[in-house]
Amino acid sequence: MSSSYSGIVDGVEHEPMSDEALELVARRFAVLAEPMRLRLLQALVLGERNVNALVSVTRGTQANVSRHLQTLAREGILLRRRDGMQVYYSVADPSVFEMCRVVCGCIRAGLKKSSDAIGGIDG
Amino acid sequence: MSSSYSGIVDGVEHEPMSDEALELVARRFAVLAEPMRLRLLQALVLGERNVNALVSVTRGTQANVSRHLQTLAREGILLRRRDGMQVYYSVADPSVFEMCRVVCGCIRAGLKKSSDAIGGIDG
DNA sequence: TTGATTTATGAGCATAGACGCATATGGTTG
DNA sequence: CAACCATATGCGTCTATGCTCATAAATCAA
Repeated sequence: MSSSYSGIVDGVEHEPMSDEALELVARRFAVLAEPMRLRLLQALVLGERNVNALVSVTRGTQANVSRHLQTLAREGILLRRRDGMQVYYSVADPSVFEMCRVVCGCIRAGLKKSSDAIGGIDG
Repeated sequence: MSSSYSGIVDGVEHEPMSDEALELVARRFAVLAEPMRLRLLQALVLGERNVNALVSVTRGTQANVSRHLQTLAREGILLRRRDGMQVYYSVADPSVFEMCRVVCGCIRAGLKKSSDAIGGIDG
């Protein structure tokens, strides 16, 4: 059982994670802690999209969308591919979806009263 | 395959999540996006602890630790139990550890160069 | 080259939140 | 009651960051 768990779970059973490791983990969580970035990830589930397409889908300004895409790419969550004038972004690490899945389940389990707000997730 | 996925993954295949849902998810990520709160969760893996014990373990000030515990409890991640003068906190939702596990794997997979910093996670 | 199109970025503003200090609140003991 | 201990919180400060506006940079077309 102990070998099937890793990260904080296993880490604390043996020794606490280093400060640098904790900051890396916190940083990764922080990247996903923005609705606009989650919206962008949503739009990229089906495949790569260029910036303009993402601007349209997310109803954001071009500047803001571009910045968030930079952030996601810098943190290794998105890949950037240039094709002519367009720049296409795609999800580099599908595990972000795994994380969203866990969070959604977590929220629905814990907050029955908010089930309406997230009912559209898989209902 | 589509029914085995939920949340953003499935949500975007059918229809995008609502703004309120996205904010809930982002909020949940934000709670985990603080090193001190991760440290507290680390300390709570083995079971409930009172505030003073958590202050000692995390090397933080009493005020700051108390505040972070409030945040974690308010967001439904921790439970609060009063016993005389002490207040004991415990993890209400073990899925936070699942999330940390995913993130740690995600980081190690994507950042070989930083493997030293998080090598202590399960190594 | 000039102009059009797509994306990136610098500057400034506004807000959120993390922290420390001091103090309040809740609970126990004498 | 007073004294004391454990925890919570009001307040001020500081930093981080999200957003907009304007503009720069990159690319293609004519």
